[in-house]
Amino acid sequence: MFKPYNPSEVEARWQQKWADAKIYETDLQKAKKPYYSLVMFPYPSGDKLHVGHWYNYAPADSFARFQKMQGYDVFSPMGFDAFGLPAENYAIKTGVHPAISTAKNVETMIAQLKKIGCMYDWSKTLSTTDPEYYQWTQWLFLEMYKNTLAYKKKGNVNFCPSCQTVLANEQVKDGSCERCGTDVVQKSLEQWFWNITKYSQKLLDGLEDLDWPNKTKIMQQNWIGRSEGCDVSWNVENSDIVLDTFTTTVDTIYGVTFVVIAPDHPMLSKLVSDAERTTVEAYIKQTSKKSEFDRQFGDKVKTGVFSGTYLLHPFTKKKVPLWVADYVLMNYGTGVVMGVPAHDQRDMDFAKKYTLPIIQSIESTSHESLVYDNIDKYSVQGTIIDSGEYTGMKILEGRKKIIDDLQKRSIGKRKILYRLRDWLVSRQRYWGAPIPIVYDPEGKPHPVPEEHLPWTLPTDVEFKPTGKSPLTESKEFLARTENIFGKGWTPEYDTMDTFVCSSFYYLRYLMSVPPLPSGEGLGGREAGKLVDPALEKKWLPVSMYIGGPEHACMHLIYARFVMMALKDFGYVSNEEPFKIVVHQGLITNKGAKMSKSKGNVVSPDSFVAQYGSDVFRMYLMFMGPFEAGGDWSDTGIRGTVRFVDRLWKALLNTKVIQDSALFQAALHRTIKKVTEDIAVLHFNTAISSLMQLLNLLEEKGGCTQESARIISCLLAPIAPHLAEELWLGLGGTGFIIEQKWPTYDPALLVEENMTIVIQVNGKVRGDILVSKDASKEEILTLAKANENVKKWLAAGDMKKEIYILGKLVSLVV
RNA sequence: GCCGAGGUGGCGGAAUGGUAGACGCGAGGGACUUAAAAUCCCUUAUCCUCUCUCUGGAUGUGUGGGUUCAAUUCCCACCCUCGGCACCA
Repeated sequence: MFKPYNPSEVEARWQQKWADAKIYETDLQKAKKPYYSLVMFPYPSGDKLHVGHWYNYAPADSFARFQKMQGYDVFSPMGFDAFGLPAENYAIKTGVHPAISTAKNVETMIAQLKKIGCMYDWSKTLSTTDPEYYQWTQWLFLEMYKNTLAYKKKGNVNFCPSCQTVLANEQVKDGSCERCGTDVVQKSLEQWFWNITKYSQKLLDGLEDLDWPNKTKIMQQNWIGRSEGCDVSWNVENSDIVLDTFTTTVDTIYGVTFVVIAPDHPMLSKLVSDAERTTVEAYIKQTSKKSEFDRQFGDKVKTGVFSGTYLLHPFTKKKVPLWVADYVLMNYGTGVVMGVPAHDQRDMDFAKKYTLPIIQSIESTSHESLVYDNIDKYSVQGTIIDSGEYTGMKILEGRKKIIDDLQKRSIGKRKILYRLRDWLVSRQRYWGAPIPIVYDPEGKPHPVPEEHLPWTLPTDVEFKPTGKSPLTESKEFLARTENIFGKGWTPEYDTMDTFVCSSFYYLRYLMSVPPLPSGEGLGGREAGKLVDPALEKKWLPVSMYIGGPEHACMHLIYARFVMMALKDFGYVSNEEPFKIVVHQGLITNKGAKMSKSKGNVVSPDSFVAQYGSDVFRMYLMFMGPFEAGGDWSDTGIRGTVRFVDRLWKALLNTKVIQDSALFQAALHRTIKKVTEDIAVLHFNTAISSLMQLLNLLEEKGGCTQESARIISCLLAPIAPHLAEELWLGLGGTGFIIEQKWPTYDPALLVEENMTIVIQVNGKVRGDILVSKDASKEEILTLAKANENVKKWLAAGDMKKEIYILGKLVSLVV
């Protein structure tokens, strides 16, 4: 008797069976062919899992399952990035302590995640808020401190007035806070930094060997922003002050007609002439009021004032005026720039506005352009002109010679500059790992000794953001510090950026961790080290890391830096954490990003309840290419529902018949196609080829049981529950996910007969069916005999006859 | 401004030099049903031709050129959309 497919019953049953048999728990020590499949772990918010989570996790799981069936020992963990603003903001709103709400959210989320039916190893889950975890976050800080990669410095930093905390450079997007969108302001504060810039070159070089999306590598490259150039020293007239300018195009130095200094340059007040002092001071005041946002998006019209001072050109000894202008940034290069209006657009704009001279020093193709509009196209093929002894040299040759001469005279040197800034890791927020530093009564910082880790986050705190770190309110925290270190000692009140927590979690998964509130986890913890070096060596780098592209210049750069630092400290053997990175696309609704404020969030729950996880995840995969994302549609899911119902019926409720040669060929083509497609994450076309096979199977009225089992195996990565149930129904033993992936027989791929298309003068005029062994001559004769083709051939004499093996004949008359 | 990705039916998409539109959604028609849903069958790029049956032809992958027997695919120029960076010297 035929029983229709009942997803909710079937899926719940298999999820239970998998859990009971512990088939997804990986023995990290014993594994022979390790495959580390990782997705970016979520933060546990009070909201339900949304379509975006599913779109990330389900295909990633399908890929992991595919690898498992290929014979790998797949490790696929899941955890929670639970510190941070969402939980803290929720706590502020409701008054519930974040520890309580987070624990609750983690539990809810685990239940939801389990409904997807992913092959997660829940025995090795973790949460970054667990003291057992964050002691390692703190340990990492101490290691950085010990190795002088963590330091405290006062300076201008990004501050979000709404989140009431400082932010790292990477966390400012379009001049506003990455979290809440508020305009970021600059504040002068003393903060903790990690010296990521020390690794600039290494981070750049390492990119080359990574199998990452090209755009992500380019984004990191641009973020690191390497520029090769040199410093040039300028003597100030009637003074012994020397100003350095950085330039990448020193070959244009004879075109310098002015030099510009940033308004916040520390030497500026000493450089301004008395006559210009009032004007300059007014200008400095005016520009300092500009917010970061205005500086970036306000009118790009350049403003500036003359300082009244002149510099002496290092080659011509001519007087060059020093101007003050805010288009020169203090935090890049030397804060002083040589102005070459003829060959730099910004300098050109500035020179035109303040009628400064424009001197050409590189050969131009259209001279007018210099005077009226834009600068001439600067290309390294150009020739240097009007530049003393360098006249006539090609740009690159002249550039080298000029730097050499400057170095000889000790008034310049080669220099490589990076745009990357050190990572600001301290935050004036409550819900984070406390920075393990204490201050002695003189205010000098000392690391908290390791035996006091975890340096626990105090609980006697109101978590309202005031701009002051919430931990300052804790009586317990101060008392604890004085108890351990002595009277007058104070703790560091700032907590760490959550990106610190997520910079090493992929290592920590390898160590089993204590139970989560739900009782998950094995309960044992490898104490004493962040990661077992043998396991690290065996499992890292992560084989496949899937997550959003928004992390290109945040998490993905921090994690690489931390891994490199850990290697240098001697704790790990790998330099790079992630061998392959893939970004899933974005699922939109009616073309717009889903967001609560827009009210267009699609909840997976009702679809999953109605159709089951398999249908839902398969539909997401069928929508389009995984890396492209797509627009949500309610109706399209019907097609996947029909596919599942028809397949169920076709494999279990149709008579067993011998396969025709045609069907065998189709089956083996499908094995080939599905294998190749899943291997490159083209789930949409893998599914479509299974649909095609099903269409043929229905037409034929059945297949052998062996073929039915092969089809179930092909389905196992993408619809895991359904595939298990089919396998069981087809008399398979064991779990289908533990079966070997089907292989195809190349000999069976070719059909007996093939269709050859005939083109006349490039247009299709007919086709013929020939045996696969037909010779070229036979085929050409047959082609020319085709009725419709004859009509077109009559138009003229044959000029060319082309035969493409097994595909087409092209005739030209 | 710079860097990157992309532009194909009513819609999601397939095809990376060889039959454009696989597969699916939607739509139209039919079968089943008292009826509806579900299911099944047929049609479905546009236009002309044929529509009793068989057809045959023109146009068509953002725009304009080019290479080729053959171009969605390769080359040149341009337009548009999306993502990232942005006064970085």
